[in-house]
Amino acid sequence: MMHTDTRSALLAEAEILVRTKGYAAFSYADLSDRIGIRKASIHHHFPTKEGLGNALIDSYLDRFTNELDALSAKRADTKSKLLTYGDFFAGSLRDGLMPLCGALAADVAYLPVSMQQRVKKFFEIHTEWLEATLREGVAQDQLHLNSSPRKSALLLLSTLQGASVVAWALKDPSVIRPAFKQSVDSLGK
Amino acid sequence: MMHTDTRSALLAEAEILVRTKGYAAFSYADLSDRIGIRKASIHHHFPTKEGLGNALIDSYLDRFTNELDALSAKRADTKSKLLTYGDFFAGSLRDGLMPLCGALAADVAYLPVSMQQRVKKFFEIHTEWLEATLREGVAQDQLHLNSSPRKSALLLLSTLQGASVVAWALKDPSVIRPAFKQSVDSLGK
DNA sequence: TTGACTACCTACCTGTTGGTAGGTAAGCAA
DNA sequence: TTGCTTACCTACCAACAGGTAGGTAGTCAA
Repeated sequence: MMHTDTRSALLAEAEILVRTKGYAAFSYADLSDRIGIRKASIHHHFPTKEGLGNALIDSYLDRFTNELDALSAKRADTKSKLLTYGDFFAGSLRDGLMPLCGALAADVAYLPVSMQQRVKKFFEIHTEWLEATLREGVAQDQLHLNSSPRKSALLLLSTLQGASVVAWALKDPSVIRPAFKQSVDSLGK
Repeated sequence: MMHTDTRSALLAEAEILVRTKGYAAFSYADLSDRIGIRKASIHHHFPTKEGLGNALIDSYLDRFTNELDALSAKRADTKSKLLTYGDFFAGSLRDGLMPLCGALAADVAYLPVSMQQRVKKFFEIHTEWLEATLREGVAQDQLHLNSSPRKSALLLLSTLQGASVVAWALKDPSVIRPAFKQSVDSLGK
């Protein structure tokens, strides 16, 4: 049953392509080259590009939420949880990859609606995790916020997303960590 | 001499397309539809798409640096200068437009090298303006920084760029202002 | 042993891409 | 009047996009 193997290889490779070249700029032909399977055979696994795109986001979302859950479960103080969260971004950028939904967000007007919704959901999940983590930190008196947890969460997400874009354009991943650290430190207390 | 008219109409329309759909996802055919000129005639003004893309960035950069210069010249305190700077982004997003180089940065791996260099330069110009403005604020004792001017500048740019991406994906431009304000307030003092 | 199913293939389709060849009509300078 | 330039046009082109039709070889359950 090679099904799963090939399918996940396609997903993995497509993810890399989207995260480096963008969704609009990657094609079934690119995938075909890299996986060593004919273009038409890709349609056997993913009948449409939209379907592939959605499967891509779903799998990414799945992995990411798992990591977030694991991180939440850890017994660590809030700030170090946040910094670990930030390292997800810094790390992938150091590997030469944009965060998936950052890469997609730029082309969002070009994306099919089903994909737009997933991108939106992605950002909502992140905001909610950050907000919950911040609330917890406040409740445990590890943190004092200058602003609402919601606004602070959006600030952190924005900084991280933006630092990724800037780092990407400057081809200098080292931008991310200090920017995010400063942002975390600035939340209050 | 209609030359200038059509040419700048093309530039303006192309800019809108790039800032909404992305560089990879817009075509000469799109432009042809919107300007009411045949596809081939666009090649008369801009022989290649790369040339058009570069002219686009150059004109945007030109306008932006003019606005930055004007803003620098104003007699206003540093923080309000920074907030005005932030409103450039918030404003264009409210008009339904991504910041140009944010839109381009995502597809940067797909862009021709000449365009990549311009995107990079764009970010450098912004960082330099922010850094200079921050230094001035410190020198005039209007501001006290927790971090180096350079790092603080990168933080501000990142926040703004990222807030634009998040706002774009969530289709909610109101994200930007509070995030940036909080970021400015957090710089120190 | 048959028949359904999976994973791939070759061959092909239509629409679109950026780009070219070559022509036309108008303006303008000598 | 001639000749050059500008701004557009029609009519193409090859390459590539996503997608389809139909076939083959292997696996597996009844």
